[in-house]
Amino acid sequence: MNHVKQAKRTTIYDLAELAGTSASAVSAVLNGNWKKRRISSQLAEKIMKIAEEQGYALNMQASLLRREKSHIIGMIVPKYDNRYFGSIVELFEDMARARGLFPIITCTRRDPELEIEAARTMLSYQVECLIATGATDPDRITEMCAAAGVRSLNLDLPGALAPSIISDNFAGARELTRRILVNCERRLGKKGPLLFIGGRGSDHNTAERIRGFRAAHSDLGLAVAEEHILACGYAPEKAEKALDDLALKGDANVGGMFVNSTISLEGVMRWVRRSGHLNDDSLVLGCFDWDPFVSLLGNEIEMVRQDVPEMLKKVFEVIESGVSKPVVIQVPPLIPQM
Amino acid sequence: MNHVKQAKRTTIYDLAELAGTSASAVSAVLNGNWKKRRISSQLAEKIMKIAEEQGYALNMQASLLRREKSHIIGMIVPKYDNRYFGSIVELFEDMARARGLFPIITCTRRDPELEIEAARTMLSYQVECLIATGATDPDRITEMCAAAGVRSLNLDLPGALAPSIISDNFAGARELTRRILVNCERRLGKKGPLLFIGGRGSDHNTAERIRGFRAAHSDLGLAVAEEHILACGYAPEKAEKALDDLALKGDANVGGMFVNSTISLEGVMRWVRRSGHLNDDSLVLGCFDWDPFVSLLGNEIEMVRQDVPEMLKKVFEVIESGVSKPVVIQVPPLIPQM
DNA sequence: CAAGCTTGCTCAATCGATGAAGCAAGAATT
DNA sequence: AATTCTTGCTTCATCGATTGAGCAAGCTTG
Repeated sequence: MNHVKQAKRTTIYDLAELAGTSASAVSAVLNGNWKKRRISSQLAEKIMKIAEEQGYALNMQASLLRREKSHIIGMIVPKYDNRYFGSIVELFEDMARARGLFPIITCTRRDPELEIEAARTMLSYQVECLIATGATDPDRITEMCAAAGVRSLNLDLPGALAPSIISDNFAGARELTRRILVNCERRLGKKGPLLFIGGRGSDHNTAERIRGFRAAHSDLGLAVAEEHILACGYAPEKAEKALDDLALKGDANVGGMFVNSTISLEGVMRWVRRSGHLNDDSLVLGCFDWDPFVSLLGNEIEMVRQDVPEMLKKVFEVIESGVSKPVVIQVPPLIPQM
Repeated sequence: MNHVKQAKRTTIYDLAELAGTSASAVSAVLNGNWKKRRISSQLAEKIMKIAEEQGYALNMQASLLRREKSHIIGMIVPKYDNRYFGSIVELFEDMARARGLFPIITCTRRDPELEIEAARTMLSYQVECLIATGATDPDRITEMCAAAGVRSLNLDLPGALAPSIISDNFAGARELTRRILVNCERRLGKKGPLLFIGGRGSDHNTAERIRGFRAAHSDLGLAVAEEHILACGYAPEKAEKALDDLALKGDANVGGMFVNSTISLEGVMRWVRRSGHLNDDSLVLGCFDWDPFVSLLGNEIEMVRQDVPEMLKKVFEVIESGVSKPVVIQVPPLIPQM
């Protein structure tokens, strides 16, 4: 490798000069189709050796400008602060690379403005496909992509204009609620009442989970009080405050809680600690999402773990099949044996 | 926005034709320096209107090919499975964007091969600067970057060839160890013995933390048994197995543990549960790294939280100052009041 | 030995955006 | 009226890699 400080980066023209050949021969050798272009293996080896020596790195911008396909696949993701999105990103990168694609990922912090901005930037980078994960306004992104002739896909939260791969939130929430109720019965001798806490009432997943929460109640002939549905947002502080407010109203007669994300669970646990519920098992918890430490918290918190590998498998299946109709594919979440 | 399915994406030439002007006028208007190029505001407005209507998105590859600077900043990161790296990535993206840079991040799963591969790809994308976070072989990456005339920087783990921003692992570990020993005294009536578990003996951070661990012991006139230093790797299973092996050797007389990451703590906690140490407070724990749920675990686990905002602030200071000498900047971690 | 084929290359146009240089028309100055 | 200045554009080369077309030299074949 050449350790001389160089102002300009090495190009195929530099290599061509060094090898006493043409840039097109160098290009053919370095991008691998030199056999097709009938370059002798002697010249090929010579060029590859020189490229190695010079520490040559392809100028992707020039290459992509000329080529028809970019092989770039984009993903926008709301946050990196939980295992769910963390594993989505990690596995997505892996699967993309395994398919010869270059993944670019950007985090939009649940900010609709930033989502649009990020999508536009991804389009500028000529992504072949954009996956909008947990987007607040997925259809807007789909429209932007469609205008640029780029396919898009929704993950985690569905949209009306592009294929969506989401968890089966209804079934997952119904089963989780059933388990919380069973645990209530077992540990407290009564079925609830339960609180639903966390998430945005306006997002599809939260709405479906609330529907599952209600269905599990009605399966057992139980009623759900409206004031026990607290779609207060995802942030820990919001969950904590919602519980404080509820306690102020004197409505502290709660047997268990359905917590709608690990992030909200942080706030719930903080509130639980403050209000002294710690180890007395007087509060039965369930969480829609998984975190390794939560299972160690000691309150026997039930968790529903979204099936990220399966979801991403579907994502790539949809991409590879070329489907762009707005179907919704629901993936059953993983629920551990009771 | 134009919703007609288009085979080709709109270019400045298309816009120029529609506006009855030249491509360079369109370019000047859209990249904002039309005043400098003396384009009339009438034409500018007309062009911007048409661009909007057509849903035009810049071809970044073409733009970058022509421009001298890419404004792309790259980061490689080992994992997304913990809060430390998650917050690094999230904040890095934010700070990069605030500086008009486009961040591209890729996860290399602590795989040295993948690190090199990722670095090469980033160079192909013409990054102006590459930040190697927690890299197993940072110097190799620095060499590659230097050969391409690209600056690089190490974060979390130091290298010998580029500026490094890392936590003050020695001081953090010394204080954490001191606290674990104090808690041992208070809760068990004896100072240890402590176990050090997790991390790689070969990495700088682990070595420094072991040094801090030893220093805190010697501060109190205590000895550390060699067999109580278990740098068994980061994965939870490895920590779990290391503890099993130790127990098999009959060496279960341990008062507390210094756990060298939240990831290792997962394994430790699993082992603790299995071996029945759960709520009896007979094991005093401390963890070098922070996780919100760990503070809720109930075993009064001490944590050292690395100061990510300060570290990234230093990262950008170094970048902006143009320093490329291999200095090591140590950032004190945050340790909550006792 | 002429005509055709194969091998191993080179030439030159191209991708889309950029910006230095240039040019025409009108305004201002002498 | 002649000259210079200003305004508001356009033209064209360029960035580096790619690829269809082309070409020369050697090899076959009838």
